[in-house]
Amino acid sequence: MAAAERLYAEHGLLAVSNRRIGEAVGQRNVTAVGYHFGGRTELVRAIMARHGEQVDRLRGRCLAGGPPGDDVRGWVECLVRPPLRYLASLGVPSWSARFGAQVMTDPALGKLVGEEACARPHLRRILDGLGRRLDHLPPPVRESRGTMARQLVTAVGAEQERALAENDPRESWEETSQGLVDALVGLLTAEVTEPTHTIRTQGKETPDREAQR
Amino acid sequence: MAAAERLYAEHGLLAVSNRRIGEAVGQRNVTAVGYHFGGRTELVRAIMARHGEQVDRLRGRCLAGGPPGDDVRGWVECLVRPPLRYLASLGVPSWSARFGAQVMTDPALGKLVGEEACARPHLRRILDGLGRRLDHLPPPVRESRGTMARQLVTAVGAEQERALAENDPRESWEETSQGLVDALVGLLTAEVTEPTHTIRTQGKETPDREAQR
DNA sequence: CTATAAATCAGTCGATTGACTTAATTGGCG
DNA sequence: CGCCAATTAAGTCAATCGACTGATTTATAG
Repeated sequence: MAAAERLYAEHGLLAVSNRRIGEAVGQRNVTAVGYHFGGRTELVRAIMARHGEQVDRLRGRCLAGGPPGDDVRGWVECLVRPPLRYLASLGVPSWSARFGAQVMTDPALGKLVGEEACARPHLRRILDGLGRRLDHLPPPVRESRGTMARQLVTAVGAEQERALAENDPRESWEETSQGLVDALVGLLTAEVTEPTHTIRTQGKETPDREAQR
Repeated sequence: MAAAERLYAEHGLLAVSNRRIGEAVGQRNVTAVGYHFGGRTELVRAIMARHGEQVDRLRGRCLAGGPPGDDVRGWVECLVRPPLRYLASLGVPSWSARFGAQVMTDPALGKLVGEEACARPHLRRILDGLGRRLDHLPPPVRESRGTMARQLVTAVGAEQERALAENDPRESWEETSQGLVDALVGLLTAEVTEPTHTIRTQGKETPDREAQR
């Protein structure tokens, strides 16, 4: 699973066959993936399930010391810190985040894995608690911002992982977490513009009536 | 190119071969992709380049009526509305956004396409203008939030496209744009927490010293 | 109408892939 | 020690892949 994850992250899901994974772990035989997992799909699911389990365990610890208070930030921290801390614990280089980002965007794998990931108990508690702090938002806006937050956590994690792997002297994981929490708090608590005002776009000209080449 | 994009979006870059693309457009022969583009990489680049050009044209129109004022929202609208309006103009169903999201996460294609996309002149102007409205932010934070914004635009576009294609009665493109602008304004203008305060995490317990199973 | 270029068709080639079968090896347990 | 199940090795198989070739059709310009 580690070898598969690494190859996937390095060369893309597209370019890695089951055989190369078997060869990468030193087995002359090529049936390894098929034998142990059944196929590519099940392998990907197994990898993601393992990570999901570990991260949810960290979420549990994050909630254990009493749930966050009434403010949004506390809940956002419970949402952001466990996965990023998990990634940090993997050392450098790691490949999980970049692998996960690829899986998310694949139409087949994304649906499969996404549902399992959202079923994690502690994650549900956090999303639930966070949602209650945001019940002043219209439901579609709340839902939309929720998916934005999920996307950002994985995207930022993948980007930071890539930066570290390429020895880019960027931020630390701690700084990344901090920055992401700040950004998500801003995103989630942003004011909602009523959908009727299409005219009030500052000093610009008519905002409509132009598209399709 | 349209057929390739559709197949990629539906089944994933992983599952679509050059042959299937040739067959999908009714050609008995399978050399179409190879003949016209050279290979998969060049095909992807061609598709993305076409979209990038169209979107940048819309950006140009968005900037033509005089650049936005001093506020962040005007610049964010210039960043968000052109790509989403372009997607809206493609009708339902469309596949560009989901295809683009996949390309972005692939290690090889993402680097290739990302650089070309960032080189669009009008996009550079917008990012430049937006950056000037945010010069109170520490450079790493500004840069980080910039990539978050880019990620969100494509992710939200892909999600909306998917919802429409599956006939999910969600929002309209206009509402999506509005919501994304609101969220991005909140994200970009969020307060920055100084990186030293690791203790002040509301009512939670010690925020460190737990990870790695 | 024709010359030229572009595009499509038809078929082949070697390489690769995943699925499969069968034998050898390993390690745990009584 | 010997048995047994799990794993690995070794090799086969049909299917598919991308690249290549050459003939034919189509589009375009003069």
